[in-house]
This record gives sequence, structure tokens and C-alpha cells, in this order.
Amino acid sequence: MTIGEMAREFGVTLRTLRFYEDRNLIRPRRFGSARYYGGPDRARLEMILKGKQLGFTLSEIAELIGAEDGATKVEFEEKLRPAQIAEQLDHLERQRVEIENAIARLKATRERKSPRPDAA
Amino acid sequence: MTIGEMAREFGVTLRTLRFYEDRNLIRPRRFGSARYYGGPDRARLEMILKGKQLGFTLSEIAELIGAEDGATKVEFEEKLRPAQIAEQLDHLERQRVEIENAIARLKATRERKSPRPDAA
DNA sequence: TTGCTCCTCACGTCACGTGAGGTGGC
DNA sequence: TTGCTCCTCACGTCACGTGAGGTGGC
Repeated sequence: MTIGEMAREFGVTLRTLRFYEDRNLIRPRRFGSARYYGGPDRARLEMILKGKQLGFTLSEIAELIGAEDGATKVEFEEKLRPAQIAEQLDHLERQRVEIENAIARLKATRERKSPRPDAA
Repeated sequence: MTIGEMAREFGVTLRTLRFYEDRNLIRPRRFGSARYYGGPDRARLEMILKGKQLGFTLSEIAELIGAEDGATKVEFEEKLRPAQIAEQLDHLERQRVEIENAIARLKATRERKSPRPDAA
């Protein structure tokens, strides 16, 4: 499939796909100058996006799925070592606390500005 | 107080303080080339850090506290309009959902890799 | 000829990190 | 003289966004 079709299917921009290629995360074939993406490329992109959702950087993702050829269907999570999982969970929990604090403070401000008697 | 004292007290780097000055967020006095921070500067830095904790960008913070001279002690949240609070809450709630999903998936992976019978 | 999709640079953005090279007072 | 703190550039980082200028097939 073409780069435009890939972008639409996965909800990313052309720039993102070219950027991932530049970082050696995806290696589409070329016909002339145009890029063409096959099954392995799609599998790799899925893993990349999964890794991003889990909060990993592109460098970390590259290390984890670097050797993979995309032919063997493996979930991103399965490539993580226990220590990496623990570390990432720690990181995410910290972020969650910060976000929850921010939400609580904003809600308090909102109530202060327009108090709702029934929502004491 | 000097830039080093400010940095230590607020837990930021010298680079950060200089960067905020570059963005016109703080305006310390100068004696020669050295920066000296007074009460108003500290008040402004407090507001900036509060704004960051609430997830606002430096541009947004600049707009909100731009006119302030730092003499009048106002909390950052008090400068927000109801629409801004609602919008930011929306933004933060979305982030929280993403982070909670990531945490859930990582925990599931952890259990799969080393199942604990009593934690079914 | 027009319109769509694709291409390659290459600078811009965000919030700083990180040296390089130099100054000033104890 | 050494050590500490401060200074000003200015390039680097992260994950792309955003034009600029050009090509190719329906």
C-alpha cells in the first residue's frame, strides 16, 4: 500500500511515516521514488504505535523491535523485560499522580468560581 | 537573591530561569551582568510553576500572567476563565485515560509473564 | 490544463540540556 | 593560584509540523 493509505489506516501523517523511516523503524520498499508498504511494514508500525501508547520513546522502541523483521507477529509488550515493565509502570504512575493533582486543583478552582450548592 | 539561590529554592536549573527570562516571563534586576531576583520575581516564578503543573504551555502562561507585576499576590488558577478551566480539564482527563490504559496493559503483561495465583 | 498524490530538503516548534570559553570576588 | 558562581553564545534533543519547490500519472 502507498504512504497515503498507510497514514489513513493508522491515523498518522505522511511526515510521521517518513520520520520513522529516517529513524530506521520502518523500511518500505521503493518503486522509483515512491514508498510501498507491505505486511511486515504494517506489523512494525503497529508495534511502534503500541510502544508509543505505552509511553516509550522512539529510541527505546527501536532497541526493542530493532532486530524484528516483522514477519513473526509479536506484540510489543512481549518484548519487554520485567525490569523494563516495572520501571515504566513506575514512570506512568508518577505521571498519573501529577495529572490527578492538576485535575483536582482545577476542579476546586471551578467550584470556587461558580459554586454548585448541590455538589458540595 | 542570586540565580543559584532561586534555582535551589524552586528546584529548577539556572538554564530554566534564564530561559523564562528570555521568554519575558521573569525580569530580574541586573547588577553588572549578574541577575538579582526580588519578591515580585519569586511571585511570578511561583505562578509559572503552578501553571506548568496544571499543564499549560509557557505561551499560555505568558498570556495569563503577562500584565501582572508580581506585587499583587494572585494565584495562577484565579486568572483562568471558566472556558479555559473546562478546556484544560478535558485535556487532562484525556491524558489520564491514556495513561491509565497504558498502566492497565503493562500490568496485564506483567501478570502474564509471572502470574501470581493469589492475585487472579 | 487541472487536480491529486507523491517526493526531497530544510527550517520551525517546545522546553529546556549541555558544553565552550570567559569573568569576578573570596 | 585554586575554587566557586556567574555570564553569553550556540548547537543538541525529542517527535514531529510546515512550507518550498518539483515530479508523475489519471
